[in-house]
Amino acid sequence: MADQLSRAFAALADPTRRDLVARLAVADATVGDLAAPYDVSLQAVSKHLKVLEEAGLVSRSREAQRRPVHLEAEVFDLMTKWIERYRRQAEERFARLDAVLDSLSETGDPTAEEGTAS
Amino acid sequence: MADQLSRAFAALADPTRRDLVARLAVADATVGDLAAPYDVSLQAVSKHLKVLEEAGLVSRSREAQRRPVHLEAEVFDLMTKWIERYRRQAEERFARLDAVLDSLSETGDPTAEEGTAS
DNA sequence: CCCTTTTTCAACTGGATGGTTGAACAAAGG
DNA sequence: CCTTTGTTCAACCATCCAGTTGAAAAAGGG
Repeated sequence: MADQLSRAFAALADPTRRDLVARLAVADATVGDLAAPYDVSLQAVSKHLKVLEEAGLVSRSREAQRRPVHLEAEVFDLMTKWIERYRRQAEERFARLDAVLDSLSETGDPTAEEGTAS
Repeated sequence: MADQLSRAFAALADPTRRDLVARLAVADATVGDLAAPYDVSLQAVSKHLKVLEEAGLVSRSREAQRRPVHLEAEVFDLMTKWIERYRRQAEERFARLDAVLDSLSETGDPTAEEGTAS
């Protein structure tokens, strides 16, 4: 799973990680702070943050012993752009309501151009 | 992984499934059509479509022996709304941070000249 | 220097996932 | 009927992933 988009989607597929993102949107926080509300070990949360970091969704700095976690907006943009592109395409096709289904079984024509099928 | 958002993000974490979505945005297609370009088995593609279907991203109808696959826009909306909510929140916070950095005087010490005030 | 706090690393475990092959089911069509 | 076409089911395998516990590293503070 090399590419960033795959890592980002996979990172947000976990409810705990989405919750971490939601809380980081409010304020930066340390690993300990973030782990407190959950009933899993601190190490587990540290792993979740590593996944988010490798996806480029968060970054970490250093401040004494602490490692404050900060949300990075850029990759979120990547994701919405990807999703919106195809959602829009699908909706436009839905709006046209052309006779795509007719062309599927015969003539092998990949691009049906029936305009006024109704 | 019960909830829809988790299933949707997980579904799009796979490059093959994202490619399927991209192609389905152009036109509905059958499993066989969709499987053709890849060098994996048709059963593997069928499994991918099942994942997309259980995430609510596609639906399938019946047409003779074929099962045309159709993209559903609704869950894509759910995803973008989730992402955009926190991205916006994070960006607003970032904008406020800039404002704070402009007026550096803060927290007790009025002669705050620590740091590289370049 | 030890000691404390905060975080990460290492090794292990159970369960999900993506892939395979082979058989079965569903719906025409000879 | 039996065959052909399109799709799914079942069983299996390798790998990945989220969780655990225990030890170690990093950075200050007494």
